[in-house]
Order: sequence, then structure tokens, then C-alpha cells
Amino acid sequence: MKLSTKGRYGLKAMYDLAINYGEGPITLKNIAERQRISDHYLEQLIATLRKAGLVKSVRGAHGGYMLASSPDKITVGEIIRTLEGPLGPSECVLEGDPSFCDNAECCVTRVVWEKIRISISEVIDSISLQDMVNDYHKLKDKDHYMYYI
Amino acid sequence: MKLSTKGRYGLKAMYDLAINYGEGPITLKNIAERQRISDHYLEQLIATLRKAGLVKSVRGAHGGYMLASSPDKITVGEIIRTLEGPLGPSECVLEGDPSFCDNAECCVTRVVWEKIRISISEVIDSISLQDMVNDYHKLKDKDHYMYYI
DNA sequence: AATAATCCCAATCAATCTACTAGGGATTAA
DNA sequence: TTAATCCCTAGTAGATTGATTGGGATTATT
Repeated sequence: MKLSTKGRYGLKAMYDLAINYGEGPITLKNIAERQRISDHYLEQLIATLRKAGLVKSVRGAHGGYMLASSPDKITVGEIIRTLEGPLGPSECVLEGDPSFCDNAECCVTRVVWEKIRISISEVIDSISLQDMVNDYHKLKDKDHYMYYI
Repeated sequence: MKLSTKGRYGLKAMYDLAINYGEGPITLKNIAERQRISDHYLEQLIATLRKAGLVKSVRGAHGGYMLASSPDKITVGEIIRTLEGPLGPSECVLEGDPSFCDNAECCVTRVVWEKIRISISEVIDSISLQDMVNDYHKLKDKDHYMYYI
């Protein structure tokens, strides 16, 4: 019941871009260093986010990446779904196209999975990158000496 | 972000035992057939549940399994944790002993994982096997012709 | 025009995990 | 004694994870 590193690293990267929103393109290398992620691996994740329209890229020297829209317009849910696919603790309750199950109409166990899926969705859809940036500034103001990425 | 079949089959099996609570020992073969699970595989899951004290066994001919306590005393959370281990979308927020992270005190991403973990816990700890049995009876009363396991 | 910095892309791979299967031993009711 | 059951250990094919490798394309700067 864990997220893979796709979702985890991906959110870290998007959060990093949110912290640096408005500063022009941020290089992959910088993000990877700050977030301590293999840069080649992160490249693949960012490619997915770019194709999904969450991130824009600038090629060539002085290029890099930036959020495609402002941090308050991007939710944690969009990011995680883009990288991990439709959410749900079981195939039969996956968002969008739950795979068919003979018993779906009357499966009591399924009711449980559905409740779990909904509660996860509620959490991740209610948190925007801006919320995370706000948390960052709160933490930063409390302990000046620490590095909060 | 899916549960493995351990948690999914395990809950199905426990639900089956809850439906048949008070009827004496239920054989593994019966459970496996009703729930359409490989019996040898289910055996391993039930062994785990038995060692955790959620299920009692009766050996020999006419033996089988039964819940160790009444369905209202057993939650979905106990069952899933027993089979899947401590819950959490990321190592750093696992229940019980979150693995150490240099950044834990000030990691904004971690705050998100913590919220997900808590919301999942709230759902699974609030549902007992008795709740599932009640759902079963409600469904059964509505559509008499279907087989609700 | 040359160069260095960057993004872009496809293929490969070791390690781990998942969902079993195989094969046999121990216990007990009939 | 026998058949029905639980109990236990080991193996395993296939999928997935989390990368690594090795290049190509684009662009700012010199």
C-alpha cells in the first residue's frame, strides 16, 4: 500500500518547482540535487509530467523546467495520478475505469475498497502545491537555520 | 497504491468467516471456493491471521477455521495491517516505526503522506467485520436471487 | 561558427516482489 | 484404519521497480 518512487519523487520535484515558481526555468540537475534523486530517473518522471501538461520545458543552454500554471492551480492529486495512474486499493474500484468484476454489484468487500479510495482522493485533491509552499514558509519562519526543501 | 492480494484475499476470507460466525469450523476449501482464491495461497494468509490471533483453527477431520472473537470486535484495519504490515504511502510515515529520514522534521512532502496515512487509517479502523455482515444482510434483503459472498 | 549547457528519447537491466505451486507432515472424527 | 483436514517449508515464473546507459536535438554564449 505504498506509493512508488514515481509519485513520491514526482511530488518532490513539483514542489521544488512550486517553491521556485516565477524564477524562470529550473534545471533538472538542480532539482535532482536538492531533492536527492537520480537525475536520469527524474528526467523520465518529468517527461511524464510535461506530456500531461503540468510542466513546461525550455530547451538549450539556460533551459530547464517550470510549472505550466500557478501552484494554486495544481493539486497533489493531479500529480500523483499522472505518475501512478488511476488510484484505488483494488482493481475493481480504480478511478475512471474499474476493471470488471462479476460480483461488483453485491460485493461487500468492494464497499470497503471504495471507501478507502474516496478518502485518499479527498485528501490529495484538497492539497495544492500552493498549500505546500505555504507550509514551507511557515516552517522556514520557525527555524531559520534549516534548509527546507 | 494498490493493496496486494494478501490484504484483499485476507479480508474476503475474514468476511466469509464472519458471515459464518457461530456455525463451527469452516474449511479452508469452502472459503477458497466461495471467494475464488487458490486454496494453497489462502492457507498461507490464514496462517498469518492465525498467528496474529485473529483466527482459531480446529485440526483433523471436520476441522476448519473460525474467528477468534466476534465480528464486532475485529476491524478491517487489524486484518489489513496483519497481512500487509504497517500502513503508509511512504517509508517515512509508516505506522509504528517510520524509517528515519534526515529531513523528517521539516519535509513538506512528508506532511502530505502523513495526511494520506491518517485518512486511510480512519477508514479501515472504523469498519468492523460486523459492519460488513450488516451490509451483506441489507444487500441480501434487496435482491433475493443473488449470491452475496 | 564553435562550444557548452541543457532538454529529449529509447533501450537495457539487476533486484525485488507477487501470487502462486509443489510436496509433504501432523492431527483427528468416523 | 482411513479420509479429511490443518500445518509447514521451499521453489518459481512473471511483473514491477528504480534505475543506468548512451546517445541525439536545441539553444545561449563566446
